[in-house]
Amino acid sequence: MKSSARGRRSSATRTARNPEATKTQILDAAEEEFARYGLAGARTEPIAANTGVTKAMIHYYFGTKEELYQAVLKRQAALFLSAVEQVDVSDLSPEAALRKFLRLAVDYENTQPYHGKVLLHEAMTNEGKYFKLTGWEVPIGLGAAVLQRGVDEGCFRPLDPWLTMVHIMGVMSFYFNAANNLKQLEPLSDCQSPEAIEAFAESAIAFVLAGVLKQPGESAS
Amino acid sequence: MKSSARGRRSSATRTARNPEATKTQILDAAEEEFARYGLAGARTEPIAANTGVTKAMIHYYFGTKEELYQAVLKRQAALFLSAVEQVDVSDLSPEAALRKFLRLAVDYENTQPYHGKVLLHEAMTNEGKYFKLTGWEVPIGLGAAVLQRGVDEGCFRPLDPWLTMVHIMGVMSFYFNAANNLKQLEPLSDCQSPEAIEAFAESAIAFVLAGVLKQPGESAS
DNA sequence: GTCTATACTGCGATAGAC
DNA sequence: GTCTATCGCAGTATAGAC
Repeated sequence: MKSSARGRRSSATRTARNPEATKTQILDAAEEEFARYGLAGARTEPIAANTGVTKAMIHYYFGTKEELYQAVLKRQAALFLSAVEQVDVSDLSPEAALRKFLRLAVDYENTQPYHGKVLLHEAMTNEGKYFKLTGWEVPIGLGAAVLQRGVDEGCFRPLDPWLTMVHIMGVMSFYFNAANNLKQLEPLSDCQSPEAIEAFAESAIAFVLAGVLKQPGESAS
Repeated sequence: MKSSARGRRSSATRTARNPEATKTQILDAAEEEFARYGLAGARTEPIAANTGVTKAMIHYYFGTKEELYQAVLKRQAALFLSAVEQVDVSDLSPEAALRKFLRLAVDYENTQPYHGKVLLHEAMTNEGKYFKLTGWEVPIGLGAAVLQRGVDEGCFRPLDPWLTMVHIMGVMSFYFNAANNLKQLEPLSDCQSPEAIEAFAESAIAFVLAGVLKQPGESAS
């Protein structure tokens, strides 16, 4: 049952006695392991093996497995929030702002494929115990504010901004989280290629925009 | 870390020497455990404890943990396909047919809360190895056919029916799968109450319909 | 059919050498 | 800072009594 994910050596060659590099490599391997198995299901052994160090090093740098998990969540939060902060949306139309956020969502799933999976495992296997560490209140709040602004300005149909944010997160994340199932359906067997992901991005963005934009003849709320 | 989910006795009182009842109870407890932890993370101990039997009984009836997992997937598939088969959509308009499917999706997540979570874990922790056992090609294919029919008849905008089915599955499942995270956001703290779920259902159905329906002035494909 | 007891391996964590 | 060795418990699975 253990697949290629376990026991494989990390691509980055280890440099002996380089604390910062070692910590980073442990966090990289841990993030991958937690993304697949969640806190409870993750094993420290493959994390150590993929890093190229022994299990003892993990405990030396991070303490218990649970503390390592929290460290992964915190590093993800810092990286993600810095990406979100770089997006200034204040002088864009609600539609343009939403487009920008949706693009960021797809790009982030692509460049940080473990981020969303760790978050989902946090909800499913860990009951959201450490959700606060992920910093996700910020982007969700920003997104909801954009939606509310669109409703107020009359370019979006009347909608609940928080629930709609949840719908949008569902659209943007499910394709990636369920990819291993989807690829076994004939028309989606190629779903992990760059071309397929770009096709998904365009389809998803069009779907979400159609879902929130007010139709021409529709009356104001 | 082990929360209330583990070690709790099943609500159904056990009846000694009733093979079918025992098998059913083991499958019930196993489904809950696999829904939370996936195949790799699930433990047979809490399954036995929640059933009220010993671990030995699990192996007596189902063999290995992995075979038990397959049995859970197969039972879910049979139940789900019988529910899907009871929906006849052939003489409904595409919009009415889609509405009917979306309602079924919400109701099914409600009455079978572990179904979708097991399926998602199958993708995330098990690489979709046993996805074929779930029978999901059928409902996804039916849904895609309805979407295609809507495009052909001109009531839905031009869209990729398979990708759009994926978007829809994302909308309908994410709320439930991420509930433990979402409930920690102030406006969604109540997200698991029946009233909140009904509000989600209406919002999600409106969102999806808006996402696929052709706008009045829009030209045909 | 169900239980107790146990074999055996996996795993988290620590001690102590280098 | 990193490794080897090991402790002790948790976990899957089986043997055998009832």
